[in-house]
Amino acid sequence: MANTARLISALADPTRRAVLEKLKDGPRPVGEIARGLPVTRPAVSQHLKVLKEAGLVIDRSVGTRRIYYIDPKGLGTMRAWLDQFWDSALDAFKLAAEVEAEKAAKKDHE
Amino acid sequence: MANTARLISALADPTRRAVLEKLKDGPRPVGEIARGLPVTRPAVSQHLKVLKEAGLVIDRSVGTRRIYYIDPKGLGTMRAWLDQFWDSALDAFKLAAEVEAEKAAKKDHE
DNA sequence: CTCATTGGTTAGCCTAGACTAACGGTAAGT
DNA sequence: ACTTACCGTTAGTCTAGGCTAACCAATGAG
Repeated sequence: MANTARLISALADPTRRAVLEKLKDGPRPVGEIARGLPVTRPAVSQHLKVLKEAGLVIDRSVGTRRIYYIDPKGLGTMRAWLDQFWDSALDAFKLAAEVEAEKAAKKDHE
Repeated sequence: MANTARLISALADPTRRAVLEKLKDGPRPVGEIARGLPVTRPAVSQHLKVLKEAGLVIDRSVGTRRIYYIDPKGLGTMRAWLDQFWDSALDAFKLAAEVEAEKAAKKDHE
């Protein structure tokens, strides 16, 4: 998956996570998102562009305002990547633990 | 959860993900991890330090070598954070879709 | 004891990207 | 037409952090 990198780096920025945190409770216009955040509105606008390209948000124009939603698609692929990673890593961990146990057993009776 | 930020920023770097990808198949010493990567060994060592502080790897000294394992704990908390986020975001998305459907229905019979 | 191997650490350089200021563009109200 | 509100974009600055080179510490072999 190529855009996994884009997804993770999009989630890496604290301001961007704060934006998503606000959107978690429902759709919001840009101005309302920027209110309460320690950055200016253009900064929020740039972050929303990154989040959109990563597939984490969707936008919709209503009059002069632009409403942003969370896109479940992005979170889904992120979850899939993490799950795939988690499974094989856990297998490797168990295997390593078993190998260690065998080594310890061999050491015992010598 | 405070170290979620540290976890995500640790996963954000491509080199660090490549290191984890190598460790996914089993424990490796530092030199073997660095072999095949486009960076020098000290760079890998620095990345391993970050991954260790984030709770993503564990290390164990064997003679003059240092073996690195993947720590399932870090991946677990990462998964928990993502799940929590995913659930409430999906709820918000469904709610927004319903509101939109009601608006459309109202528009229909006027 | 000497030397080779394996790794962690530091200083310094350099690029990616987060931020603000200023501007332009569009929709609604008067 | 004029004004106000809301938003995206660009130029430019500045900091965080990734990289290498050089150095030091520890272990094992001879």
